[in-house]
Amino acid sequence: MTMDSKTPLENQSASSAARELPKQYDHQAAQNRWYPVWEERGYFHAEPGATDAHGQFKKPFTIVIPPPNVTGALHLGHALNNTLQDILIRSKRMQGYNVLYMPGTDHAGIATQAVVERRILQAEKQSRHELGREKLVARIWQWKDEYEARIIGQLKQMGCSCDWQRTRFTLDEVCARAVQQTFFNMFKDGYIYRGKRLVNWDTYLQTAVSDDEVFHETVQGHFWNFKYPVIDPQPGEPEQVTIATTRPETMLGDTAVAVHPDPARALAEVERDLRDKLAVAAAKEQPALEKQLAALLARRSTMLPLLEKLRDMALAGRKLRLPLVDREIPLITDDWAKPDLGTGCVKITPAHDPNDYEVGRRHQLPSINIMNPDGTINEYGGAYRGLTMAAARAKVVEDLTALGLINPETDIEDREIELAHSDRSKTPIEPYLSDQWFVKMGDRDDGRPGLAQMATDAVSSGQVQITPSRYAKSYLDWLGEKRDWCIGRQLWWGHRVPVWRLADATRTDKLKVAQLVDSNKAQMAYQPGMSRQPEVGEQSQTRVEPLICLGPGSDLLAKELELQGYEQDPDVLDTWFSSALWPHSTLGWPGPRLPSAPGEPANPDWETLQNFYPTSVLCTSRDIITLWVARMVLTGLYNVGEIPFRDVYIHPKILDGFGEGMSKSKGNGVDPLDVMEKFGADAMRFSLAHLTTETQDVRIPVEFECPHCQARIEQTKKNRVLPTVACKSCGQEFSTQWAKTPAELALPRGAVVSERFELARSFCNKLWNAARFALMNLEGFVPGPVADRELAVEDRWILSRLATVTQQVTEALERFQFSEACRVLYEFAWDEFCSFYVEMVKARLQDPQQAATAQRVLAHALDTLLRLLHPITPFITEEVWQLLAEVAPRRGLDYQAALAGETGSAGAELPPPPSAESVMLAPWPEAQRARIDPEIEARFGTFQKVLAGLREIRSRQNIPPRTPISFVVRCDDATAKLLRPMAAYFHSMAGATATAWGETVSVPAFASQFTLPGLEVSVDLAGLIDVAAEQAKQRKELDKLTGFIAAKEKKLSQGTFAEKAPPDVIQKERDSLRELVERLAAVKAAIENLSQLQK
RNA sequence: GGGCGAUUAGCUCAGUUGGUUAGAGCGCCUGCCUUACAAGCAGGAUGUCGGGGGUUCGAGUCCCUCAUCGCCCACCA
Repeated sequence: MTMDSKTPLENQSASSAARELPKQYDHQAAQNRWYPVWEERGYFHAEPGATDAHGQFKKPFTIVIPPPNVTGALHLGHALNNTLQDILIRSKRMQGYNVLYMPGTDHAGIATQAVVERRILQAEKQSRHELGREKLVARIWQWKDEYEARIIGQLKQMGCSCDWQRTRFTLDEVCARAVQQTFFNMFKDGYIYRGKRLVNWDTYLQTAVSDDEVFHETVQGHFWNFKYPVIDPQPGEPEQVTIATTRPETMLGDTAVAVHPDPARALAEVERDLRDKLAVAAAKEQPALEKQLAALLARRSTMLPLLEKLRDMALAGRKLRLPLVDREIPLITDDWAKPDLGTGCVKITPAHDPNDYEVGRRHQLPSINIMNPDGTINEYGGAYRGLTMAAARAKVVEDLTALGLINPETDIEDREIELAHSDRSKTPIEPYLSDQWFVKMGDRDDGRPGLAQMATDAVSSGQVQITPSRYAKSYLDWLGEKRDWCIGRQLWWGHRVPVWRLADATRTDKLKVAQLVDSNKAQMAYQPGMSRQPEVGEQSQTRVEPLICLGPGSDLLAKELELQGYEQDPDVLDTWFSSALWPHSTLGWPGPRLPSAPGEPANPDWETLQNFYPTSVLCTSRDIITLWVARMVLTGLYNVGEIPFRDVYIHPKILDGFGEGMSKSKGNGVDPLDVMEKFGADAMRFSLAHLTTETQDVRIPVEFECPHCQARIEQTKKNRVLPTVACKSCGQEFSTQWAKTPAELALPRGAVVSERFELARSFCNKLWNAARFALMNLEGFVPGPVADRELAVEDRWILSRLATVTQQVTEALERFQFSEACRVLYEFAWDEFCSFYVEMVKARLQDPQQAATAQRVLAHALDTLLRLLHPITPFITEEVWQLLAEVAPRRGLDYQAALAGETGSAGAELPPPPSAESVMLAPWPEAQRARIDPEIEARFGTFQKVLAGLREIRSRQNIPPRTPISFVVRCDDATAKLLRPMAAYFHSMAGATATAWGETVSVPAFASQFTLPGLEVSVDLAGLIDVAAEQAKQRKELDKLTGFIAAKEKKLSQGTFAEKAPPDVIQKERDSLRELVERLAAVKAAIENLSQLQK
């Protein structure tokens, strides 16, 4: 059982392995070495129905990746997202679950199409219309292939243990099948309908964009007041009505002017609100409110009679003449017209304003769409046809001026306007009425639950648990509105709407098609189409478009329809429609297996879905709770009949030093590859997890790193958007992501980095060196049981701590407390394992009598630590695990055999026996609660405090590290008995020798002292003492103690503390007061002693 | 306008159910290349816990209020 029992050859290989290890952890080498091994050995792959070594069915644990957009490469936000997922995945894999981490990417319809279109336009001066649908889509597929490869490469660098064989893409054939099936089912069930909707029209991309893809920008605009003539005004009635608008050109589409039905009441309400506010307003807000109130009252006196008159005219059915297009439009009453705003009268343009659209519906007004998809005025704009909206605006104002209906001097006010812009093209949005596809979210007429309700119930019943719980509110609030989901997009990149209709709407040969549908019910569904209000230029009778929806695998039917004059709807689906299916579409819903072409990825089947669905945890960022999470719940329930995941974990967002979210367009984005190259994947993962707390977003101040001299240049809002930056330190220039010109591009690129990752890099290095120490000292390791009586104090202590730490880390991960898990591991590894255990075990490792036990405990502790850390830092733990396996391949294995026949504490329980071929597959440590020993931990705590006191004296007294010192400890016999065995450690760790222990020790004449509860330590400093330094320290101690005692005495004697506080708290205070008083006495004695010395 | 969150050391952040004298890393100061580790070791300095009220024997922690910052949702003829 000594080193000698090993063969010389084994000894040599082990020692040389350890000796070759560099002093610094080489993250690049470890990453390159282990990821391919893991992947080749199939560790990432999951099969349904897998069993463990005992033939037991392994419980599934599934996470689907939130598919990153193929728009671009991953940034640090993704890195955080995927790191947390991989931590959960790896820990569950070690816990014996059948783990599936499902990877893939999202086609991100509009975002990707916009990027590629812009590229092509810039590089080749070709628009999408010149290129054509097929060619553009082919180009986007190329782009997708390129970026998908980049993204997957990044995920692999990060160490994500995804099942790459199952990689999906939201637009691939498996997902397409799920999309088409879902659409078909919803269509058949009446959830999908076609309707009119006012959309945010991007005239540049010529598509509707969702509200989320719109941003508002304040621009300098105007407020135009102009007049519409009244037709046949009665005596006493005004001849003109003045309306106000910020968008004059839309008047071409006006179909009414509205006035409030009861302006007096409306004004009174506004007044009341204002007065209520005034009553509770802070002093400094009062003047502004009073001014508002005065304006309101003034307004009432001048305008109320007019508004009431107009209201009466509206009720009498008076009409107005819309200038320029010469159309009669009604004057109506509607709440929407606020008497306190503008002129109190509002023009109604249902086709170009969301609120007006609602007014139009209430009053059955026609909607006149005056715009072409490209943003020019259409045929309903009369003489303005062909002009852009902007040009039309100028012309309309000019013409109205000519007619005397607007006075440019007095009727135009400057005004700041929040103008909606498309996030994709950066051009202004035009509200635009168009035909769109919708999913009905609300309750159904037939009594079946609505989709929104199903998703609401899943969360409010607790079936789906959202962490942190506060985010359940935004989920429920949003679903509570039950707003129908507009799923159509006028794009080319995406899943095409599987609906066909007659190219010639006047044909009425639906009978024949009805027969076709009838005989193919499984794959065809028919809707007579929506009846709707006629548009201007249409006959007034309801127009009906028959709509035929085809399910998956119905190519022949599609051909048949096309032969009969039907054509497929040109729209594609909102990208979220396919993302919404992600948890079940990727697992093979709807099944069964499709015949796939050779070389195609195999299509998963029912078994996969049944085994891995519902998934376990959905881990994502808060901004897509509604867009994505809610919709996954909804489609999961609708399609599969089961929730898609049990837990939703919402993680923080990554911000830069200014508290702004990171993005490419701001220039503050950090590429995970840069971070990993510099700090390593493990350090990045540990850092991100360490920063992941429950309430706080992750702020990462960003710096450039000069490629010439490695200096860090702080990133400012200014320099982060420059193509080149000059280094402050060496003066040389480097390029950034904005570099465009050849000259700029020729400069070396400055990486964007952050010092935030240094903590974790140091940690990895520390761990690495602790491992080096262990490997060097495990030569001759012989596996075997350890007897309790052979365990040294530090062994018992580290085993006790290890049990607690194991428990804490396991629980923290269970509760998604990533920061807590990291903190516990960091402190344990560094402050306990390295700083104390390793230091203390050194001597025993050199002693042939004690080495075997010391080695076994050391190997066990390191082994357990590696397994606990593996989910967070997979590479370094694998690297060390493998090296450890060379030196101690069977560490722990024999313990089980030893344990089997033992009871009680005769043999130490050093579990478990993880001689797995990879730490990835090693079992997760189980907390050995029986090892938790409060007595040994308390004793150790005292030891640590005495040691710290000795070290402090050495430092304060400027005693060189090599100069030995000696000390005496005054304490009771029990304490002496506990501390005396630690004597050797005071010697090795502080260079201090204890000469006496007990109640009656005599204090050396020249002594530096410190006290602890129940302890007084005196260091003999004969010939060394710096009395002044010592006095200063003791006085400081005196002050501290005096103040503290005074506070405690006050607390105990004054007030009602002694009456009302619980007895145990009072007792604790009394005890601590007594100790403090004792210590104060000792400090006073020490000061007295010192002043004697000075004389 | 509605909702959510934050404000703790120079910087970035911890601080479980209220209970001694509020912590970490970085940075700073002092001394060390001590045979695992200078990406290290030993020691040190640094706080009116955003302001103001309240509840309580006791508040960084609970309540109210104000201020500042950030995010989400809605709206702005």
